[in-house]
Amino acid sequence: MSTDPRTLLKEHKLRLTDCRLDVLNAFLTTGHALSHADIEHAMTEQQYDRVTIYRTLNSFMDNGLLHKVPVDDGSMRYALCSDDCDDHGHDDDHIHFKCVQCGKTQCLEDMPLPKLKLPDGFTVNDVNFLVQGVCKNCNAA
Amino acid sequence: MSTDPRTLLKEHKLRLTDCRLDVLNAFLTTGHALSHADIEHAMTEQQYDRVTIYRTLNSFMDNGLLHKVPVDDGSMRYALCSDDCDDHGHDDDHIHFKCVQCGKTQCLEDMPLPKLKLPDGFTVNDVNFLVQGVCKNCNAA
DNA sequence: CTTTTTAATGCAACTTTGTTGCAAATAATT
DNA sequence: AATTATTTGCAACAAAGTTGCATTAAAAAG
Repeated sequence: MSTDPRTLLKEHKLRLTDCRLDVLNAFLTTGHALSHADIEHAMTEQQYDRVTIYRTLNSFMDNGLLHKVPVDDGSMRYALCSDDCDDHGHDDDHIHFKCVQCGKTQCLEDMPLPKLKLPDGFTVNDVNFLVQGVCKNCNAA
Repeated sequence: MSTDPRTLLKEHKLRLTDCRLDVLNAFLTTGHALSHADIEHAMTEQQYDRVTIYRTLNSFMDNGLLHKVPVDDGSMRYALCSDDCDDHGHDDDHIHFKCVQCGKTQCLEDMPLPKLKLPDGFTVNDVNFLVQGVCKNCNAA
């Protein structure tokens, strides 16, 4: 996967706009998942309307650039997808870890989800494994 | 675990009030996890203030009767705890399944979470495994 | 490189979800 | 029956997210 925002946007059939480039850069530079508020605060180059940022996030999710991470404070985090995601669906089968100390949510990409067997009659579209605790950084401090 | 609301409330050191009894009954009679809005609509006996219901839910969570289930529409579901929960902490290590068709969220109590190994340096407080798809009922229909 | 088309932005307004402070009402205790 | 400790309802607020519409900007076409 490219790490150049312009290329990424083109690959996902999105128009190149200032807002999209800045938001995408925010995700590429910070390693962890971001909330809408995080993104607003990260916009140092230029300020954008709240609504524009929401719409940017939605367009990124529709086109396989981001996925949603529900956390238990009632708000959403958004995280960069890996290669496997496209506009047809997400394949983000990894663990999300939210640190209760620093509040940051990260994707543990290298920890594949354990295989999962549901009762008969259930079909799976999407899985979301959220673990809360203390992250490496905060444990070290 | 008792299934009598009065006993349950007493066991969890909560005062017996109309609202608490009605809310608890709603959980005991419907099998699945409820949102705040679900509960408001389920109050046929008597109406209660939005705030009162929120406070009821919070007191139930503080005292080990309910646990929160974050789902990806940005709102919370609440589900009855099993025996293992008390006012000192929750032990809801089971899968939550949200049906994309009927919208209902249920606890799959009999499906224990797969054992989970995190990278070094991470400590776990709480896990939450949300699976989305189509439930048995909807698949049968 | 200018025009046309198509999509994105900003603004205002609104909805839903959830919280806080305080006075009045109710449950448990004495 | 009176006292004490909690709960409730109300009003107000805050945060998260959506919708409609006019304006602006990006891509496509000429």
